[in-house]
Amino acid sequence: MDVFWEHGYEATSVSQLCSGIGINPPSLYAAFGSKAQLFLDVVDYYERTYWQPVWDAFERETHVLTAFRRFFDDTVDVISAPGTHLGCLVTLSSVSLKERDTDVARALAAIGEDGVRCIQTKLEFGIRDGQIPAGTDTLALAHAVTVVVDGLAIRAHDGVPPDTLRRLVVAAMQMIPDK
Amino acid sequence: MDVFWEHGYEATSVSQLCSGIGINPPSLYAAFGSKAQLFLDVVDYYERTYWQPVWDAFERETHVLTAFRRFFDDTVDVISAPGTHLGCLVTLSSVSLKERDTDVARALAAIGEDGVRCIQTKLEFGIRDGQIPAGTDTLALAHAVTVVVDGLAIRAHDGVPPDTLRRLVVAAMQMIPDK
DNA sequence: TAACATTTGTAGCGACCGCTACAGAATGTG
DNA sequence: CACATTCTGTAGCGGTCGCTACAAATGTTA
Repeated sequence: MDVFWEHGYEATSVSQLCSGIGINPPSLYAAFGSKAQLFLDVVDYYERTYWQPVWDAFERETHVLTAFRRFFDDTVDVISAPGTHLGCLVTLSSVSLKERDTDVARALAAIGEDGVRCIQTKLEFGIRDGQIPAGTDTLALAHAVTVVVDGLAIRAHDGVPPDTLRRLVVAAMQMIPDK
Repeated sequence: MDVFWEHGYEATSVSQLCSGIGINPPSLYAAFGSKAQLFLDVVDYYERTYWQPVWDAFERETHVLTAFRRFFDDTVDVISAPGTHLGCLVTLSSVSLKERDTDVARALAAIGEDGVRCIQTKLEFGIRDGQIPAGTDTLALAHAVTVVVDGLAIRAHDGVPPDTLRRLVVAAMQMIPDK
């Protein structure tokens, strides 16, 4: 996971994975089947470990503005956590996939679409609950939020310090309308 | 330019470039020196042709909110223009450069920093001119704007239709505070 | 200790990468 | 027409990619 996390899927070579694990290519292929399958396993573990708690908290919080504020803050925590690599494994791997027609590409795209759907659901709840103005373009706003999250991950990977990212979050929060 | 624009710098091979131009590798190297140098020439032409007018209009417009609105709209125009490839050549190439210590990486990073600086300058003018609230975190907001621009380019390359991008722009405009 | 099953390391497959030596074709000049 | 110069195409350099055949090493039983 560390190796994939640092370089992204395609930029990671099997040799790097092997020296990271401390085994040789035949052992890797006996254990995981292929580079792609190992990556899918890694992504599954990564999502469950790092992002599932963030999404759970986001869905649980009924005050919509608070939910988004915590979601952005949690995002910065995940992509800038000390002791882990900077950025998001999924975003880094998906932003420039050469081959769009693979299991890996489809899995990463599905994760992105899940995010949009989850955010849009929260916004529509906010409208029904009177927290968000009716007539808000929930799909466009959901896309805008995921765009900011992707951008945060990319900037974190590029070395922008967490402090700047948190100030960026304050600006991004202005996108969420309230009543 | 078309080939680089479609696949990004690293994902474009010299063979693709050669069949795109209709020449063979030796001719390409005689004419342009290297794949990297050809790309730098291409980026220079691309920036001057497609983005310089956008930045010029942004700097010229003295009404700050209008400047940003037009800037976002122009951005969608450039990255979704029919007859060209989707997305931004620079963003697509820079988001996941493996080797950070090359002429190409430095050139692309410089373009990004120029964008942040230009946007921040406009925001600070807005503060001095009374259009933007004093105390606005201009650096963070400038970063946020470029993050949205990068995100727009990535989404456009992924096939998100211009209509959705324009609605996303409306949401993103809420980040810019006015008095 | 002897025989087996499993795991491991070596070495290399074919394909592609960025790039180039070199010879033949095309071109401009007298 | 002969010639010098430029350009072009073939073919291949060393290197890396994802992946694997195969044999040596290892661990597990009797």
